[in-house]
Amino acid sequence: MQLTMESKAPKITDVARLAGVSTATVSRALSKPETVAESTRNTVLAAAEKTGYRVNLSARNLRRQRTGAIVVLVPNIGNPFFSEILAGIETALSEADINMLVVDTRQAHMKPQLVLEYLHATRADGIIALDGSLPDAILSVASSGSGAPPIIFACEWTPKGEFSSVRANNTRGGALAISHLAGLGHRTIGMITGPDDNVLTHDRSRGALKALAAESLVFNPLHRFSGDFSLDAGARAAQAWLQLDQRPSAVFCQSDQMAFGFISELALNDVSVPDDVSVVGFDDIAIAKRFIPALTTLRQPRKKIGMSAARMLINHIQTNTSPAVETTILEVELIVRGSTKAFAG
Amino acid sequence: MQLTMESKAPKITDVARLAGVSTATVSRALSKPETVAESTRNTVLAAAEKTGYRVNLSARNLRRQRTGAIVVLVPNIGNPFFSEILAGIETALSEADINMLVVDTRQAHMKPQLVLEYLHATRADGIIALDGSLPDAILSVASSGSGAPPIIFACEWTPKGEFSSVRANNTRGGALAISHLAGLGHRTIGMITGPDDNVLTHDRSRGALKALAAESLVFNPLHRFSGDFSLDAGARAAQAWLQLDQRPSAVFCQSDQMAFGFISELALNDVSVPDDVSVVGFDDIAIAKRFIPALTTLRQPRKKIGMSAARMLINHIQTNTSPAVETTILEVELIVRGSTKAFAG
DNA sequence: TGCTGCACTGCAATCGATTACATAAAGCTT
DNA sequence: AAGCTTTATGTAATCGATTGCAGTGCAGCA
Repeated sequence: MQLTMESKAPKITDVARLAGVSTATVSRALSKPETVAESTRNTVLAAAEKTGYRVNLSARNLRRQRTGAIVVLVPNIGNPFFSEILAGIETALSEADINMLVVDTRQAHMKPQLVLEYLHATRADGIIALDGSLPDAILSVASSGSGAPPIIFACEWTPKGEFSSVRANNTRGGALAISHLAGLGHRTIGMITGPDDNVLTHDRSRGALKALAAESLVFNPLHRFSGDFSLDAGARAAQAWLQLDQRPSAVFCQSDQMAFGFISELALNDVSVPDDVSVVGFDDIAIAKRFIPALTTLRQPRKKIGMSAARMLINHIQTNTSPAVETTILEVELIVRGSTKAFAG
Repeated sequence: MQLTMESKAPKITDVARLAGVSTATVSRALSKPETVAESTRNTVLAAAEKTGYRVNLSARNLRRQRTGAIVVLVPNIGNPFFSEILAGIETALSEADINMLVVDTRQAHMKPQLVLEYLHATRADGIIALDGSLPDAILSVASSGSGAPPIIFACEWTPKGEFSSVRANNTRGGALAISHLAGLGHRTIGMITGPDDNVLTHDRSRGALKALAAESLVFNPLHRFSGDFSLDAGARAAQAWLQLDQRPSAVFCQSDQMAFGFISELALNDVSVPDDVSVVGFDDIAIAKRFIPALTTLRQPRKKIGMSAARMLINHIQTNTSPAVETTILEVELIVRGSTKAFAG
């Protein structure tokens, strides 16, 4: 005569009892169905259904020595640029029944300790880093191999140490931006870059400079504005641009956000894009096609980058292969919109 | 004479052996330091340090009957609107040493099964839902109380069932938008809403209508465009607006994204904001102040919403209180920028 | 001195599922 | 029909940390 007020979550023994088999059989029926006779399997499945059984993940993970989760290190969750990459990662992970832990590394540079926690295998089965500038302390642990889970870089990467990565063809993107502008007749082209020590900055700039050379154009160092991919950086660059005696007739912004900041600040000073200056962005975030003017930019396959990185990681985890370093480079696409037009000088 | 190629991760017994104490003491020294004599504690800490010990979370969670993680149900991770809320949640969680699992509920409406998985206590210690329109199947499980972890709604909420929530004062926001426009002399004000069955739509509209009444203005149902908070919905509303014989001189868009879509589509048709029509948004996402024109909008304290929801949930979890329903409403702020100006009719 | 209480530590059960190994039954081979 | 596989299931050890309970030793007190 027992009132079951708060019936506890059913466990495997409950299912086993109801089905009249051992817990081993239940476990097998659920995770390796083909190893169990069909009739038994059906009995077990029915019992599991009836009790509402759900496997206890802590127990499973403890036994299997896995965590069932990977962590994604994001430089700044608040930045919409990353959200679609996260979406891609999540898509791939959910297929493999792996959870995604999201960690913001912004303060990580203050206290690497905090992030180091995640590098231990007890926290996560693997790591996807969207932040190429992790503290050295972290990288050295990650590459030491002793018990640290596999790590894969997406979008950004790090030149220090050998890690797998998935990224866009940034160099080609830089080149495409420049040849588009040059093709429109622009001879004086400026550039707003990311942080000077950033790998994306480096590759995009390299591609841009190569394309300038190919067009026999010279790049004036005064026309290089160094930013940090943010809206405000673009606005600051606009201020600098306004001060110039000789203004470039076109500017390649290494992120859409900087392009928006740039265009917006120019607009406040009655300089019009594209009439007075043409602007190319990079990323093709959602708002780009609705900005005024709509932004010519380089589309990065962000969702695909996320998915590829996740699949690569899942593969590492499941096969438990030693992390053979592989680099996947996905193509970018030039999207021409209203922010660029032929030079009318 | 053993070569330790791949020394396994140290466990509590290793620390105990090195420190010359029992595992119980190690455990206590690490998690309840005050219950252990100082000298012992130092020995243990030194041993832990030396071995590089990290607690195995699966084991701890199994024993403690917790998961150490909460899940956040996001309608669409790809939507930048949510990223700052996530950032707020993450901030609060990391203080409490709890992990954040992010799950996209987009397909959830197709297969509620998938999300139901997360409602079992073995997956997460609690849930924050940013999606007010979860399938009924999910809600009923959540409110059943039997073993389901506590759930808290943030931003959105659901009228079905009693759940705690943290949200902005949407009604007041709607009212502020209208009185701002009315104060500028606009007498014919249109509105682009979210989905018809959405709670945000409902509250913002209610506030707006109340304010219209207070200003003795009548609302023409033809001036109501129903959208879904997206850029494209705004653009579609613009098309509809263009078809009108009697165009409102001002439009209240219930999200910034829709405002951008609206303004952008109007611009393509040579209608200028704010010269031809004033526009107010809602949310104040980052790009709002850099749009052209800069957008007048209602700022939601997104980060604060995230933090509050997380703290509320942490409190539920740690005190293990029965989920007493509490609703926190945070104030919105009208940010006046360039997209609205006095009616010059 | 003998007793009580307190501070500290250890023993061992426990959380729930997985899986190596053992066993049993059935099928196959010659 | 004996022996050998193959298939299906059960037994029990195991993953690593936590914690209720019990024990030890020492201080305080009458």
